Amino acid sequence: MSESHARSSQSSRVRELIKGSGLRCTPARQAVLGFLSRTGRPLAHSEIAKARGPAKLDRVTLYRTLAVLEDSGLVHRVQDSDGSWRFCAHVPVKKGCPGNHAHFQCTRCGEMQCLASQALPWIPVPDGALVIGKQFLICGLCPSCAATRAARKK
Amino acid sequence: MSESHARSSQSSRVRELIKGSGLRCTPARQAVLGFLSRTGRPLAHSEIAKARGPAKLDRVTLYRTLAVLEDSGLVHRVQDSDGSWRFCAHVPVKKGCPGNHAHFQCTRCGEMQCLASQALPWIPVPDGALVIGKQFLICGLCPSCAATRAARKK
DNA sequence: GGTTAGATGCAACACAGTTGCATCTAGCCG
DNA sequence: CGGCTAGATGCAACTGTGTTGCATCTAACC
Repeated sequence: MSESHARSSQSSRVRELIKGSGLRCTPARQAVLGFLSRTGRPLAHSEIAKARGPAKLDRVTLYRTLAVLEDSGLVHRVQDSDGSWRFCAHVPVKKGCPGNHAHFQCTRCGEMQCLASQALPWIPVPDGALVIGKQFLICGLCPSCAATRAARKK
Repeated sequence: MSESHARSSQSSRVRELIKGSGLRCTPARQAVLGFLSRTGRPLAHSEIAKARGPAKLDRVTLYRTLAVLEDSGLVHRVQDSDGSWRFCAHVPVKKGCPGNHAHFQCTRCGEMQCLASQALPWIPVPDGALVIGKQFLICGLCPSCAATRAARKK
């Protein structure tokens, strides 16, 4: 199976997902969902915008596209350690990021990944309170940045 | 013991804490640390600014004051559900917020509180990664907002 | 092809947070 | 007590994220 075939069959899957959610299948949505599912880790708005390269999407359109994909459950949103949002293609598109696990972000290179091996723990909340969502973010140095730092120290 | 006596003894404690951390004891620092420790829950920059009322502090000064207090360990910083920061007076000043517990934020009234009854769990990170910090935020309706909503539904 | 609800692009805005620089002052020393 | 100075404050201007309003375009339907 050639690369291009793999890519094109994936594109058609992306198209189906979008249509299956009752959304109009526009180039912007295909490109964004396709890119997110190919990458498989939570990406910042700016990373997605940059990655699009020459075929630029309007800033606002990208925000709105991500919001629509999130509303339809095709993508979910996690918080960055600096307060901005990152987006990750949801289960149907790509394994990982089922939405109930912690995320790890490297404070040096800024890259983020899912820690999907363990579900979020249960934490007692005040009596009468109603839990809607949880975010667990772990910050630190990723293996490659930690290795670089250790090597520099020697 | 009168209110004013309690308040003034607390002020002197705040002064001691600031000086004890090797910081210059300025009106801005006393006011901010005093307010945070009196309130006892994580407050947003805007809430602190608003609360200062007529004796306004410059926006930038408040940011810098909070940064200095955080550097000295007198205050710690937690993330809001909308991505902005909240600040909470640290252990020496007030019980609560020792910094290794989850926080609960009401999506309706925006108020945030510490869930100090349980420490943050251990989550496995990738081999070679180095953990520096963790944030666990639970969003939902606080007891009073949940009660209001339930009453409205009836 | 023609129609139209919904998607896109553009301009302008709101807000959090930061930086540079001029001015002021807490804490020290004489 | 009064003067000195590193460090604190205030102001202006800026960056980046995210939002809103409106005019234009187009995917999906007939």
